[in-house]
Amino acid sequence: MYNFKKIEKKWQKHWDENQTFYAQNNSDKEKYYILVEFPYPSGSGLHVGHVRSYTALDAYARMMRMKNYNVLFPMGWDAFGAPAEQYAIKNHIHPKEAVKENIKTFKGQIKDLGISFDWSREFSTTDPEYYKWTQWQFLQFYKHGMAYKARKDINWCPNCKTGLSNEDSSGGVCERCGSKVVQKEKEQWMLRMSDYAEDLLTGLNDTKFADRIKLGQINWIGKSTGAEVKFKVKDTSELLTVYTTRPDTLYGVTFMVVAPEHPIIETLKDKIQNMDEVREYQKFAKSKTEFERTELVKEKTGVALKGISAINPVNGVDVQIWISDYVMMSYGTGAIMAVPAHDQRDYEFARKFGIDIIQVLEEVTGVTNPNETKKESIVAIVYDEKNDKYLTINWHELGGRLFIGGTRHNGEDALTCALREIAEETGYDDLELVRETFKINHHYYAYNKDKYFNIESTGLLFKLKSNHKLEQQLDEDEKFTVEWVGKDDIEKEVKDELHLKTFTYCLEEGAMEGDGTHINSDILNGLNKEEAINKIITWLEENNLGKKKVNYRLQDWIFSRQRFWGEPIPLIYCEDCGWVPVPEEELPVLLPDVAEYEPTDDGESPLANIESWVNAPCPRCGKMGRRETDTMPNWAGSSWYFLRYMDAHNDKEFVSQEALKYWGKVNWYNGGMEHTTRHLLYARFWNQFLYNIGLVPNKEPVEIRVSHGMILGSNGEKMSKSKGNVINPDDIISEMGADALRTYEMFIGDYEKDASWSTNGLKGCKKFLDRIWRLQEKLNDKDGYSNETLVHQTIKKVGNDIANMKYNTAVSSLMIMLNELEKYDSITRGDLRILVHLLNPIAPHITEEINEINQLGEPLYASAWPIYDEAKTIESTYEMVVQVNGKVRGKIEVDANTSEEDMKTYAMQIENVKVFTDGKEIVKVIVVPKKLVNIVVK
RNA sequence: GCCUGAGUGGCGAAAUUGGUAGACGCACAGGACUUAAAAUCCUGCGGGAGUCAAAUCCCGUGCCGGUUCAAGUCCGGCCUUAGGCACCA
Repeated sequence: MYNFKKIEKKWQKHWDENQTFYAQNNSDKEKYYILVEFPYPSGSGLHVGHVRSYTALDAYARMMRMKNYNVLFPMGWDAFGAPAEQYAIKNHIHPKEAVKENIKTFKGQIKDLGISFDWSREFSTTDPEYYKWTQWQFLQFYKHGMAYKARKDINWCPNCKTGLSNEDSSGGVCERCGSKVVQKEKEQWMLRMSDYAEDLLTGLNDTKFADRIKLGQINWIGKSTGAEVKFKVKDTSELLTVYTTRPDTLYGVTFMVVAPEHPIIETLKDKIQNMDEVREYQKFAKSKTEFERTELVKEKTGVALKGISAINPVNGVDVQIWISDYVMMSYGTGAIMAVPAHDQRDYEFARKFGIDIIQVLEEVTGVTNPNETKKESIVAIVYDEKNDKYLTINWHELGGRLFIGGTRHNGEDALTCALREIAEETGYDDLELVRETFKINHHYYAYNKDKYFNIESTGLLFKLKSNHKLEQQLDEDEKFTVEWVGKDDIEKEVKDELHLKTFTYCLEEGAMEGDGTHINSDILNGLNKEEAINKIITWLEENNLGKKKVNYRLQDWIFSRQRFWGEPIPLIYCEDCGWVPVPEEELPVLLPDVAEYEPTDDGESPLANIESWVNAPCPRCGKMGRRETDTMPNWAGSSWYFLRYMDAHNDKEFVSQEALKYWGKVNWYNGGMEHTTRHLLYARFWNQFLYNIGLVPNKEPVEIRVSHGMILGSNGEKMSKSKGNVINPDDIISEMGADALRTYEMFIGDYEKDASWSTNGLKGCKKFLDRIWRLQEKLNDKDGYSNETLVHQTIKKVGNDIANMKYNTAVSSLMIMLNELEKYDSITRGDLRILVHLLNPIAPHITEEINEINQLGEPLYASAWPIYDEAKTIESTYEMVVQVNGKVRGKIEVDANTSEEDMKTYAMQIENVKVFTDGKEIVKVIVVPKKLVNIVVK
């Protein structure tokens, strides 16, 4: 057993005193920037999850340094935010005191882990020296017209008197006090992030993010291509502009819907006859929380605007206008054209309020032929509720199982036709129509008539009311049996495409949202979706009735928080001059040193209560004004911290241009899954803005982004105090040592996946380190390697695995090497040196110690990473596998250089192989060099 | 509902991207050392058939089907599960 406590402390002190991991800002070496998300220093201390990602990147950083890169691997603190503020309110101390304490704890814990951060660059987002520059950058946004004030609804807890984020108000209830959250309109600072939607999308091409991370960004930006279409409001000069991705369905518009807040309601309030009802609905919509709007209320609601209507620009048809909260003011134009036949939401709305549904697109099935006969027809499905069976017709070998089908006679409507056919073919006549499906355009060949048909088929679903039957009226050639069949059998036995589709659509009511051929659409008839979209957009543009339009889900960034503990927004409101920026030389605008942070009743930030702070002279005219009392969101400080690390203590600039040029992009950025979308997007936006105004040299700040899985409790659940499954890294370090904890967390499993804590697994890793320690007893005084192949294989494997985040297999290959060395009576100095060198990035303390006490060479951190020779990783012999028809029938040890011919020969000689090949014809023999022989026999 | 992962022994997991499924570790069982325990070391360890013991054979990577000499890996269709987004027009 070795004294890990003493050893770990010794080396941590050594690294500190020698500034081993200090990164030079200019160096001849190639730079490499490794970044791990800085933590929020919470009161509960470091989590074993932090240990995982810090160790992983530490291993990478240590290896890269040994590969002679100038590595920047910094750490800092993201310390603004609600928990510190809550703590401060309760205990009447300044949050900065609590933050100071927590940082001290965190830093001590990280140092105990032996992570090779360059602590000389440490800062906290709450340091005035740092947030000075956050404020300065906000002013750049402001000065470039990228920041503006707007009225916005926020989640508001009337009890806590504070604005809440969506996360803090999930379920429509305040997370802290349980009160019902309401929507409250507030003036908020906004950043024009939506202007950057396209750049944020295309910029992804300059990154090497994993596809799933790119997809997260792409989905959040939510680009959609469609058209804006102008509808005239009848008998007024007003235009109602809608956004649609399906302008091809314009002929199917039967109503329009505007958001309850839509300005047209105010504009036309004198014309609207039911304003009382409208007002009531507006109130109702507003009272709903985010939660109710999305989770609870699936049933559509709405009110028709009586007295006004719009004119469909393509055909002049009058369409009614409704208001409903399923249309959002924040997306598109806040108004939609509703096409119930081809949009599920519009369909539900139309069904609920009895509005017309016009089909303008037909699904096409079957195979077309130039010589087709056209006709209209039906497919009727009769359901017997009592027995849960459907009425089918079994044509046996003539056509299999089908439903009742038939051709519509002259002028006959679909319903009459269906009832007639059902009666003729089966006799049933006591039926109730449930629904009609949209028409399907079906092409087929009829063998009995030797003709190609193109039919427009309507599906009808009936419920059987009673078993009452008439006499069947069958033609001579109708040789079938009538059978009642269950759903499962139908899905198996009905092969006809038209009948099967009709069945599906009859059971699942809804809009037809797919592609097909246009009908009832004048100039678009006969075209498919894509063709029709192009044609109608051209037509709209020619007639000045609309235009092609791209929309984004991404909205502007709400940049205000009604909180104390954040960066003050450096603006002063003057009655004469309006909003005036605080002069840059007066930054930072400091948070006041008071001890009371009670929020105000009207939703202002706690800062609004501190009169001595709020009142400030206007920088322009000198008249007394008021400071902006909102603070910045937590995301602000973390949107540019990676730049500050390059030049962390610069008091002249946010970062020097030299530092920015030298360090460039973050090469490797690691963080939590939960930050791969929003934080990354904010940081990219911020950086792109700085790039556009010439302050940073790269448009994209990060080259590769990776994210780690969580460490769960041993029960597989998220660690939490209430579940009692929290593992404290301090306890593990004092019981087993930092190296054991580090090794275990690297070995625990796939780095990107969640993993459950296992104390037994940890013990196994401790045992591994103990065995490495004991290996010293076998040391002889020879140099060189006992097993050169193994050494080269291991160097290759460990190096590749660390660079590819496959830490678990890196550890396992070191275990394999150890297992092998333990078999020998004695090992060389070279053996031990390589083993500890390769293990050093993961377990840095024990390996340095072994290296030092046996005088194996320079300290590992100062030694070049071992190099392998590909030729020497190859074994001189290998086990050749012999298969017969793909099954392993024998194995034989052969020389690595065995020719393909010899491989075949050896394969045939194996007794057990002969058993399976003798007396059979050998069809072919497949040889995979250096691997296997597969003999195919018949 | 949509998007993205994941599903392999008792457990955590590997598998050079189509070539011996289960490396490595844990747990467990048997043995050695010990007065004893811990620690340590050795052996075994997917299921079944077979045998004194072997050899050997069959089955096996969520389910069903397909491609291939060969499928955990590729294709089509499902099921389960985790996460993200969600009335986005």
